[in-house]
Amino acid sequence: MFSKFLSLKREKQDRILNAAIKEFTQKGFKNASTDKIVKDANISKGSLFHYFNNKKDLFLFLYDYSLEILMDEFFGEIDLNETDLLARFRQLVLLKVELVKKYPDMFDFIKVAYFEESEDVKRELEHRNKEKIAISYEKVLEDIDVSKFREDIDHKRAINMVVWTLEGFSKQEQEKARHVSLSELHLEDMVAEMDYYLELLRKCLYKECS
Amino acid sequence: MFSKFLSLKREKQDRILNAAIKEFTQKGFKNASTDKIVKDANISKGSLFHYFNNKKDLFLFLYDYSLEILMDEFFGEIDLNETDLLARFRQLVLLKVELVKKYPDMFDFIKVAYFEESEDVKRELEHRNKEKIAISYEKVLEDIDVSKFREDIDHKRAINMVVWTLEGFSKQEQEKARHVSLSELHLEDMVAEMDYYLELLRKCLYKECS
Amino acid sequence: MFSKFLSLKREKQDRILNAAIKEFTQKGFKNASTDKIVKDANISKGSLFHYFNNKKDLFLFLYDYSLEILMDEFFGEIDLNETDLLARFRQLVLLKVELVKKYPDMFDFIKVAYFEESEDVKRELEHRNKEKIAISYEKVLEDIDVSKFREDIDHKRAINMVVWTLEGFSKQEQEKARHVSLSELHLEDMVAEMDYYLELLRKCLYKECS
Amino acid sequence: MFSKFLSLKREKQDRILNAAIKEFTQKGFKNASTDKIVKDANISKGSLFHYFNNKKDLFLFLYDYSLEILMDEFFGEIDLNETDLLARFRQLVLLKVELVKKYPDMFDFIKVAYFEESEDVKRELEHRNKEKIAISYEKVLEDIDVSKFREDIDHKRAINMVVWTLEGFSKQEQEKARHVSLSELHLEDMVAEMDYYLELLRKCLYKECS
DNA sequence: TATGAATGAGGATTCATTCAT
DNA sequence: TATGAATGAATCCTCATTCAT
Repeated sequence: MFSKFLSLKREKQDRILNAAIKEFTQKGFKNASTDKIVKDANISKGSLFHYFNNKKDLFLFLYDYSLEILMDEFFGEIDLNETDLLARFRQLVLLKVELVKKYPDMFDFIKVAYFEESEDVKRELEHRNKEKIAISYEKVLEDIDVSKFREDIDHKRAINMVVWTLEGFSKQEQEKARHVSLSELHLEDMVAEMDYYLELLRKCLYKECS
Repeated sequence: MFSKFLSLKREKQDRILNAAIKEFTQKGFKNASTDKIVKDANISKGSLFHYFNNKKDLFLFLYDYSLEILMDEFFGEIDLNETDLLARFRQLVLLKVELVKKYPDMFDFIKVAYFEESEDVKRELEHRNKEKIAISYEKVLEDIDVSKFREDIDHKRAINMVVWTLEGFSKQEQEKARHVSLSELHLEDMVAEMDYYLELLRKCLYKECS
Repeated sequence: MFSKFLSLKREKQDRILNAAIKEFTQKGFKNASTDKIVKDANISKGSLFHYFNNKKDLFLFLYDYSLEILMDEFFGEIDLNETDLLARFRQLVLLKVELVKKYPDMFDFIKVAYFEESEDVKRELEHRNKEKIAISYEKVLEDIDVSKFREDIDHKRAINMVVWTLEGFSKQEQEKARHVSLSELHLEDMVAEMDYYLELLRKCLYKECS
Repeated sequence: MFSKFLSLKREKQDRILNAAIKEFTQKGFKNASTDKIVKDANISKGSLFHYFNNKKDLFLFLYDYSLEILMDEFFGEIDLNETDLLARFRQLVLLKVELVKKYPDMFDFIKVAYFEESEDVKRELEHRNKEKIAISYEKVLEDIDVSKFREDIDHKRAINMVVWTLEGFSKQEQEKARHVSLSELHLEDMVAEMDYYLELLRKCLYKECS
């Protein structure tokens, strides 16, 4: 499966991946044109189908491929020795920022794929998502030191509040960054702002010892 | 613009709206079939294009129309006399639940439309969203009594935390409700759970007077 | 089903039928080009698929349509009052000659369709064939006066011999006629030759009363 | 011509022949996949075209090759010392049964090829058929003792009647055998039935001396 | 105004054949 | 001589849009 594609020269693989990811991201599954992809990748129509059988398989390959890269680089880098919830989440957000900078197209593609409505791919994606996401969430919350939380609140719900707050914050920052080139981005400001929220959460949810 | 459609009998208008919203929601913009719409609405192909010029205009009309209804019923019902942030947000969530029950298709449609990736429609939607959302947010936060917040935290960010927490909670509940029929839904449980989060937020963000 | 096609003007229907039958007969199912058909019929690509959904349905429609016409004109004309086997078969052969002259393309098409090897259509055709042929064979042999046969031979096998002899004769004549225009055909000669075979069969299989 | 193929090791030749005959028989000329053939034969795509130039030439080579083998084994085995027409035809039918058992694929292939409608191949096949068949028919009827026939009937036509009856009988038996494995076949029954027809023909066409 | 048949550019996919290695 | 990746013309089919009635 896909061995034909994987045995191509790296440079050609990249040309194809980039062209396909770009097209799918811009147009969605159904709307994306294989004609456009082969033209951009500078390969023949036949080759694309030689490598990937059909449009759907190409799409799903890109999804798996992207998710694997992103997850490897994400979860591979988590420092599990850090048992403080907020400190670990700080890590995660910074890690994510790095990844967005490194693979901007892939991130967009995964997002678009996630909301894909084409019946052809929808079902298959759901399967894949569930598995991957379940595994990853477990790891993120592994070995957290819950003794730091205030005793009058439920740990699970407190963690949810942290997750949702940081998700909201991330989305807000992404929205801000949307039409700004990478070079113009003031990361320090973003980090400072995030730290404010983390401090706020600490004040709210942790014992007042410190 | 659309005057031809608007001068139809109400019953016919509804038939068309329902058919189109259903189809777009199920299949997305590109994938939706105008054939299916006219068949469901029991009108001729020619009529659809007579009323709306083309598929894109139909889609955008539906978007504006749905958003207007939902917003009217949403923002029209907010009790601005309630100045307690958390109490007001409790209202809003319950209001939203009512709306989802009343217009399930419209809600889904707006959600799907929001993530629509077809280039034809994408750009236009972004414009509309910005405007509408900006207006609405202002109103939701109008006349909030910020004196209730702890003095050592920033109001704006505290409000964000409330918003994001409730958003996260809503999404979680929607996901749970996804494959459950309305009749099987245990609303009381959901409200009780929400109240737990509201209480948690109160503990965290409000002065400890009470 | 096919109502769209059947409500076209007769002249247009014929243009399409002729073009399609010609193409399928010359090239077989898989090899036949819908492009060629629409060009010959002078209609648009879309129309063909509007009328018939897809190539396979078009093919099967043509098959059913042709078989129905041919069978109607064939079995509708059989004189069941003629109870002499050989006399009735004489009728049938002459009837078939008339039909071949009247609908040369249809006859060829049915023959080609019968030997079609494309998996897509093969199965469906077998079904249809079995039914139609079973019904027709019964009718051809209805009310035959078997008392005319010699008493020392089995009726069923005698009838088979008649059928096979006339089939062989027909094929031989068709082969002869293959590259000859209709106008050059000497039908009288053919009929005379057939009568020789019928006389031969009479001598062989009937009681020698006469 | 084809010298490249013929100079391969026998085992490889057979692998290719079997794979190609199987594929053409199952799918017909146009439908057959050269990919399937090379995979089954375990050779490379390039080799196939190196040996046979193109698909058409491969098909025609297979046709000539198969016909030659079948004819050799068929006409080589005829006992020309048997001058009784019916006895000789009895031989032929039994010979054919043996051949069908020995080369089932080849027989099917020749039959399918005979009804091939692909224009590419049709014309060429017709040429070949005419020649081969003409030669063979002459040999089958060589040195037949026509003095055994009744004097009031024409020999040629009588012979035709025999040929057509046995052809019809063969087809009937083949149809019966279609979905039955060779091991389940009751050859004795078939031979007994054939003998009935031969006896019938003898009664009809021979002088009544015996 | 309403109809729905007709259009044809555009889409995914196939596959015999070529050619650099 | 042998390989199998690469090609691209050709194929079937879709569907928003038009237009004669």
